[in-house]
Amino acid sequence: MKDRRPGDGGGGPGTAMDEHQPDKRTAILNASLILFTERGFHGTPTSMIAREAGIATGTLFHYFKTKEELITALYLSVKKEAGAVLRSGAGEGGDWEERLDGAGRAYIEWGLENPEKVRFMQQFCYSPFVSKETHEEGISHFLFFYDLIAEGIRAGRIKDYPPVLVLSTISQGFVATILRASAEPDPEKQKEMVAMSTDLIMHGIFR
Amino acid sequence: MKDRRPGDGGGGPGTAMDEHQPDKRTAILNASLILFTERGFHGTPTSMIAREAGIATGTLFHYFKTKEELITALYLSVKKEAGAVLRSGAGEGGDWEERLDGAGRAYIEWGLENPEKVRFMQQFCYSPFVSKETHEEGISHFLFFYDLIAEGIRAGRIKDYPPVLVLSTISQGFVATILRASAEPDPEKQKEMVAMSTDLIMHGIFR
Amino acid sequence: MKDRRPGDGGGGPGTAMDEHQPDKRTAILNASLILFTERGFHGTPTSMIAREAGIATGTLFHYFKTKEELITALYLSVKKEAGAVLRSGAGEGGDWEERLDGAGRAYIEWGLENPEKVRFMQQFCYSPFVSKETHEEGISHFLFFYDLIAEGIRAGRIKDYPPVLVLSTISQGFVATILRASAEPDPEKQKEMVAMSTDLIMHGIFR
Amino acid sequence: MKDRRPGDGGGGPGTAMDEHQPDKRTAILNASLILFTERGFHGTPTSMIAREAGIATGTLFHYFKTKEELITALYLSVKKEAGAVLRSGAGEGGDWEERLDGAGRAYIEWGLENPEKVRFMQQFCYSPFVSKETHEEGISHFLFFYDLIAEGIRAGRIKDYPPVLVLSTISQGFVATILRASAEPDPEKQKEMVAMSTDLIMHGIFR
DNA sequence: CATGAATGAGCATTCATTCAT
DNA sequence: TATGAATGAATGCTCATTCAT
Repeated sequence: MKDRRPGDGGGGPGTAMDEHQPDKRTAILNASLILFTERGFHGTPTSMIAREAGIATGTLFHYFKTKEELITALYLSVKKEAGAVLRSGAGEGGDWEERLDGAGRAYIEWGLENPEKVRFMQQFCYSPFVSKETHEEGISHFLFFYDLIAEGIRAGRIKDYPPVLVLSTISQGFVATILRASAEPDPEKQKEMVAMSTDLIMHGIFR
Repeated sequence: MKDRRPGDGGGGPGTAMDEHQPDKRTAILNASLILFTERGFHGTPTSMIAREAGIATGTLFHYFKTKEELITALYLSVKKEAGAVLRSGAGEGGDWEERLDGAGRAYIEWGLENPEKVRFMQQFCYSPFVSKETHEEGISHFLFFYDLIAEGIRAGRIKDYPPVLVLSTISQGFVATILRASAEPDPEKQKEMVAMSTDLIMHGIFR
Repeated sequence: MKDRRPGDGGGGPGTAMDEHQPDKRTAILNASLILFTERGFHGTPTSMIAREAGIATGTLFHYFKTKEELITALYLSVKKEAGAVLRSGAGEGGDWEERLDGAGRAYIEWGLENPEKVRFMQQFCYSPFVSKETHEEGISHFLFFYDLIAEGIRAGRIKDYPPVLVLSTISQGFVATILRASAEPDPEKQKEMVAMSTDLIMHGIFR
Repeated sequence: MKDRRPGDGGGGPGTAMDEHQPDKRTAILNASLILFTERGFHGTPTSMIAREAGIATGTLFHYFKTKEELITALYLSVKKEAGAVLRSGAGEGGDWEERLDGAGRAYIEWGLENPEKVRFMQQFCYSPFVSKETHEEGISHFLFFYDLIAEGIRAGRIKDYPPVLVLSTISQGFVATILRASAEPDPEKQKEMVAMSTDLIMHGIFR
């Protein structure tokens, strides 16, 4: 990936310049994320993305050669972030059960803070605007979670079904949970909803 | 609703040819269903829908005043069909557990035969191309299933969580199952996948 | 002229049937008159004319082979009517001055009762939708008035300018008068306006 | 920039001809003026305007958001120009009679040089494609002439009729004169026609 | 790098006209 | 005759993309 970040001249992520528009590339991705989920890919003109990102129409094409390239980059960046959240939530040590739990919690927490990202993944994971290869590259960030489940199966705690199946069941459940819960304004009720949903999902996979 | 069905004169010119395209309205809906899921709403020109449906561009607009009206009608028709499947699968008599099971089986069976319809619902249930009111009208066809779950909860067999939550968890699970399984060509393996997934989903909701 | 009048079976203009829709041909012409002046020729769909005339879309084309033929027929019918009014207003005998005066009065009276017709002539007399030949045929109904003016010139009462010029000046003036006066709701004031305008036109603005 | 100037079949690329199309906005207005009068508003495709103006279809919509906005702008620009001609023809000093005369002459001269503009005003002054507010804004450029007439009335030289009425009679007469005279190829005869018509209008047809 | 005017293919929708009933 | 569904060319307008500045 061409990670050109103009104006990010080595001053670390805390430079003063960053406040309003860390850099244009990110501004474009942020604007796209929201607009694509709200209006669909074809429903969002590049000119609208540019306006929202605070740049000129032509500038967008300095960062992404085509609109398709933009969605690909966006998809990968979101998937990568989601994978990173999962991994960091799992932590380093500990047994698989703790790590699975940590990963799940971290994922949901992140999802509640970034519902647009979850919705984006959900909306575009079956979409034709994202190529097969991009999908696969996106999934690669989740392989680690796959291994965790396999370990649970080996340990005899998770049902002995194909790990992909288990993983996709969990993941779909989490996504649904996040989307439902993020619509709930009351934080208390939200917590409750998450707890109940998690129970419904996870209880299913354990023997 | 004005159920104008031109050329469907009640067995008059009932050639064999007629079977495939009972009337143009249906042909348009069928073509749209596939094209919308494959290419998105804005990604599908009305001209393409018309061509696929075997009619002239202008004709489409005799049946649906706008493209938006078309997607609304399509959404409702699919949701209605899905609801009807669920209800007929549940049957008339029997206890709630049998009915729940019947409904679930029927739904999955229908879904495997009509994966485009399931994918369509999945893709457009959060989409902005379908208005709030349309969503609600669509959901109305599923209220019956909601009642079944409530009964299970009262009977003490299903966890005492808000029925909406349980319902949406099950439904999301079913959708995921259908989409995954319909990609499996071997019917034996497909059956197996469905059985396993159903277990993962349903085991979660029972105490 | 093809004066086909279906349903006008010789009962004269007073048949009971006539009340609502004397005959379809007339209904079409009436509807067109208003719609064309209100929305222009290209701005008025034939379907709209048909609806307004209370007939089916296809029916219109039984009476007028094309939309162009319709406007031609309409133009001629209005011009003919206007010419007839002028002629009958002039009466049979009397000197040219009385006849000129009578014609003018009749014309304005008719114009105030049928402002759409006047506006229609005004709007389409320079328009490309009406062919040269049609224009000329339309003008032919006014030749009589032309002769009246020539007589006045010969009599030494009207300035010795080319009669066409005099005629067109008067006629433009009348049209403007009618259009302005027909916007005046108060009949008294309307009469006054007409009197003043007529004076300005016929006599000149200087004392 | 691709300086394509179709129809620039004169000298090389650096000729004095360039002056004719200072900018695209003006080119669009010029093309519209002619096409609208020749073919009507709805009868003129935007694509045709663009072609005639030597620009791409899309470009037109950079300058005028919609076709309606284009006609509004055109109407106002023509009315403004006509008003300016009148005012400059009246000059600064002199009595009202001289000024009235000067204005009339200037107006007719301008009209004979720009008959399309006169025809355009004539054609669209009653048209529904120009909104009420636009009409009023257009008229505002003529208020000055209104005052001149009022002065003439006060001076006891012009008949004591409502100035609006007098103004509209004169103005309609001038328009008719211009349109008739501009069809006359022989400049001598043209002058004569104008003189005669002006006399008819300003003084009246009776001796 | 950044800009935004210019481009022209593409799209939703309209509408004159036809024709089977 | 009368009907109105069907047709498909035409139209207003959009939008991804380019490029001179």
